[in-house]
Amino acid sequence: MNAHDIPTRAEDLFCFGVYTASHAINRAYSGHLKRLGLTYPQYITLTLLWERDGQKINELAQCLRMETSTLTPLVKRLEALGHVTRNRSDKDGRAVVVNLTKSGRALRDRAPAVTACMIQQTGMTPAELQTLQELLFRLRDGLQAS
Amino acid sequence: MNAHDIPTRAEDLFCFGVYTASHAINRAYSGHLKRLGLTYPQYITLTLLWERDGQKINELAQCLRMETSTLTPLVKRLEALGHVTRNRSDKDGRAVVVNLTKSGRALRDRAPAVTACMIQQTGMTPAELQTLQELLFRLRDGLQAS
DNA sequence: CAAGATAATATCGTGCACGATATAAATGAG
DNA sequence: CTCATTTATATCGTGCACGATATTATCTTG
Repeated sequence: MNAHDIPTRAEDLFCFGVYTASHAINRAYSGHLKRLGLTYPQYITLTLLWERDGQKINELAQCLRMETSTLTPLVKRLEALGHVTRNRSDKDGRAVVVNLTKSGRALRDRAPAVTACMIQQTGMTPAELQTLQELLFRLRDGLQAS
Repeated sequence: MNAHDIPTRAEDLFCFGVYTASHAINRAYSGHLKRLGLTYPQYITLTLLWERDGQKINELAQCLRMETSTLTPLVKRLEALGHVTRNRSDKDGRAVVVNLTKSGRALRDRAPAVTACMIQQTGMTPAELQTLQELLFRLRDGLQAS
């Protein structure tokens, strides 16, 4: 990489786009999720469980690229809200398995409306969002690999 | 938007890509910034000041899509580190102007190496990163507008 | 089988991020 | 000019996020 290819302006750093976009997303989602009594990270965690119930803390954390020390208290709050249960695995006494409760499953029905509203607010086409997602995954996985 | 266009899998939600990528970016940057004694949000804030010194708390917060209640303590920590000064504006006694110190300006010289390393770690081309940035800005600005 | 190594979660301290509220300065309506 | 309103920071409480460390369970090597 040549020196003149290295961006110096904040606007040109890819981290700046992700950083500011994540704030905007968090704000937009929070508006919808307040009605459900959920925070944005809690909501994302629930989407993983809707897709596959009974995941371990470790599995959820890896999927979210998050430390378990962050997820443990978050899941405890979801438990306090009555949306999940936490139980030690029978097979491995170290692992904690997270399961949805009836209340946690019920929230799933309210998700599509939120998603549709968010997509509409972006003003972007599904194809563009798809491209964005692919680029983000490549960025993420590239950084993680090195 | 038709019902079948609404993604339900976590992997398909654009928020998921931004959320997980932001964790990966934060982790990758922190590795480089530890040497400089900076956190990732502190570093991003400094890049704005390197570009234009003497901005108000409000200006920085808007640029970062962040609340001033987040930025106030962050800038105070940068002040405690000796990288910036905080002074009430002469023209407007409510506003606080943030200026770089010699030490804060000196850090700028070490930024290009960090940026180059991060870009290289992504494994992506400058053109791809440019596309990603444009999509992120459109997403962000679309959400903010609505 | 026993002791050390590894692995999964939990705890703790610091910093980021937000909304609600407070404080103080500037603005505006009369 | 005065008082209400608006604006710019600051403060506070809650939750997210990380790294360092602790705890407990499993695995491994001898």
